[in-house]
Amino acid sequence: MNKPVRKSRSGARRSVTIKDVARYAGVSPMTVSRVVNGGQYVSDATRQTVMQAVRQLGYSPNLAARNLASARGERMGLLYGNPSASYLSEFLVGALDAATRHGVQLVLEKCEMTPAASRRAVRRLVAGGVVGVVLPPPLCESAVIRAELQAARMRIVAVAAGRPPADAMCVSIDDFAAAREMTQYLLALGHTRLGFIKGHPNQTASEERWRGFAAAVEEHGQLPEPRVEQGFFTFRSGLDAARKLLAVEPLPTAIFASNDDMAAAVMAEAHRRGLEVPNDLAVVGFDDSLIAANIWPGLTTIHQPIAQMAGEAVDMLVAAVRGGRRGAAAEPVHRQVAHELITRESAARPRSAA
Amino acid sequence: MNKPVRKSRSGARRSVTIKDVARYAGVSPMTVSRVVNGGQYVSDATRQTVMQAVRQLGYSPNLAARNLASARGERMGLLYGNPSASYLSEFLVGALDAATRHGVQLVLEKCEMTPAASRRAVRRLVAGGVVGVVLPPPLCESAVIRAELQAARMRIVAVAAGRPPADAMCVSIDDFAAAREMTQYLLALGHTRLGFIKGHPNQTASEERWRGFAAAVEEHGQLPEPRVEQGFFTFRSGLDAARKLLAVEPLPTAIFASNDDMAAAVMAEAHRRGLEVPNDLAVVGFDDSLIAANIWPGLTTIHQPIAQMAGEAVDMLVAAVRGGRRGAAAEPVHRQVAHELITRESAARPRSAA
DNA sequence: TGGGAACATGGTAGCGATACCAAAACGAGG
DNA sequence: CCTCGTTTTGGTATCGCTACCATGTTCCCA
Repeated sequence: MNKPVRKSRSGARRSVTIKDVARYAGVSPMTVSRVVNGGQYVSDATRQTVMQAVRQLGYSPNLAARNLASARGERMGLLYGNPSASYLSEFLVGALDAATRHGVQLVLEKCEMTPAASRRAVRRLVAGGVVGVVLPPPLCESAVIRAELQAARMRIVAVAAGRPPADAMCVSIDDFAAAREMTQYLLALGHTRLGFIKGHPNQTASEERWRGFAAAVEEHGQLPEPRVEQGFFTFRSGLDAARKLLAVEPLPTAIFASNDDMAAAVMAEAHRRGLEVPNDLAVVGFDDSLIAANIWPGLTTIHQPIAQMAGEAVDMLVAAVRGGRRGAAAEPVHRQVAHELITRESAARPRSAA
Repeated sequence: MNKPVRKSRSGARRSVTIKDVARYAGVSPMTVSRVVNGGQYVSDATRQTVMQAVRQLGYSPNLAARNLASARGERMGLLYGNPSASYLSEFLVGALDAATRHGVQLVLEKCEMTPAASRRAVRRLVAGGVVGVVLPPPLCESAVIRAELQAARMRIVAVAAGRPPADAMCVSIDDFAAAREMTQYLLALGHTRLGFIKGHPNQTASEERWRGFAAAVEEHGQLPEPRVEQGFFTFRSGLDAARKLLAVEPLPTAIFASNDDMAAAVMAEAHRRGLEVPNDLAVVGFDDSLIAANIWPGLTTIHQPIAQMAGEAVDMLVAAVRGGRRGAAAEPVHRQVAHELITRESAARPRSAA
């Protein structure tokens, strides 16, 4: 009367389970579980042993089983409107990567910025069992959406909001410092007649960038008043702003647009008027979006580590959700990551200084 | 000695399970499972009853439990190189959406096109428990990668390969027909001196597009020989090709670039030479990538429903994996989706015809 | 030094679904 | 009428993991 041979249900090679790790490490599955989930009440020695075993065996927990057992619907939402567009790609890569790392599912939801649409989107998210949401720009600026999500008791991480909202976690770059740095770069090149195109007034990042620009100008002193136009982060609005900036003599020798799309528009308009970039006009942008490297001349701009930011946002969400279940709160509410000034060909010394 | 009250593990409201449905319909859970999964061997009467119960109770199967029980390690991989870049964004959205719909996890993996890199990427995928892979361009063209994946017994869906590879499933548009249509559009506008910029010679889509162009020219007849330059799908290569095309009189009145990035380069070069688009030179592209709408004038191009294609790819993968387990094969190996010609401002009647 | 807290670990019982097998119901052919 | 094959249904054993509780340990303080 022998027990039937353990028949693995599918012919496939079974993957390594928590039991394998436990056996290998000489502890119980429970202990392994605790180590893997960062639980407390595990001695350092045991933790080391188990982690070693995990690495040795290449163990990765089975998501399905984990979700089933813990009944945590650990799904994270990503609510996107239409961010600067090329943004989304990198953002998704970063977010998905982090999600995979943590073994949580990422649920995408598109959402217009009207109250009705956001209500609907949030409802869909809730129905999908989502417990936390990443909010890329420009959605992260909408107090309505944040309130809606809060009402559904979701954790929220806003990404790249210029100023961190009080009611959500946030990961961003220092827009102020970055814009200041870029402006200083232009000034160092010898430009004096500057033009600036503001971003969408609804987004706090716009204001931060503007403040950064103004601060640099102020610090430098002895400059003619810069000329400023309002933009809305779209190519079209950049074109309009550029037309105004380039309609009045004396022309600026450098224009700082609050994002790359608008900067590209400035370049297009400059070309149309027979101005040569960068010699007749320096143009710089912000974001280092795809378009920046794909136009000629390449756009000098500020690089945001978008994928990294998205990843960190998911990290924060997971930490908050998991931490929140057990007592361990202590979540950092706001994380700032480093930006980088990318110099390409669109900015050079002004002719007058050459 | 009463049994302790059934304590639902989390305070959350439990959702309706297969048991609830079974009880409600007066059958066993097994039967419900069979009905829900479209199994055979269920009488019509029972099926009706169960479906009614399902609808009545608003039952939706728990994905985690299902995955666990059926031991389908249902993770799908998405192996990406650097596709035309803005491609990725939409692609990811479509793929993720489908993945969520099917309750499978999507694992991203980046991969250069060298044999060593692809080997490493495939190994990581296998380690991650991936059983099927979506291959967006340009990776889908690499026989090396496909072989590597095949060796790991993965299901593969190539997306947007010009010609479907024999060794993988495939979803794409009809590049030939699309290019032909675009060319016919230019001819109908009255253009006669045409220029064409080929795509990367490694990609079968390039050849299909070229063939479509040539076919339309041939069909029209009575045209001066079109001028053709080799490109590589990059902005830079487009710039080089444009320079050559615009260096020799008589200039073409219309240039068809095999993708948008190259078309954008043509426009940049045209502007540099003081040619006005579209009046002096019509420019059209292919892909409808983000750049197409974000340059001025907007680019007339061929729209590919990228998100849809990515979604269908995941659908096919899931079907193949699930179908493969039970006997039901009958997988369609190649699916073709509709493209669309998007007219913007970059193409108009030639001056000579005005 | 005993009692109680905090720490460390293991055992057991499911989570909700499906795979697999057994059993019942049914019809057809000998 | 009985046997055999097919259709229809139900029972049982997991799937891999974690919640919950029980059992030790350790160590601090009254």
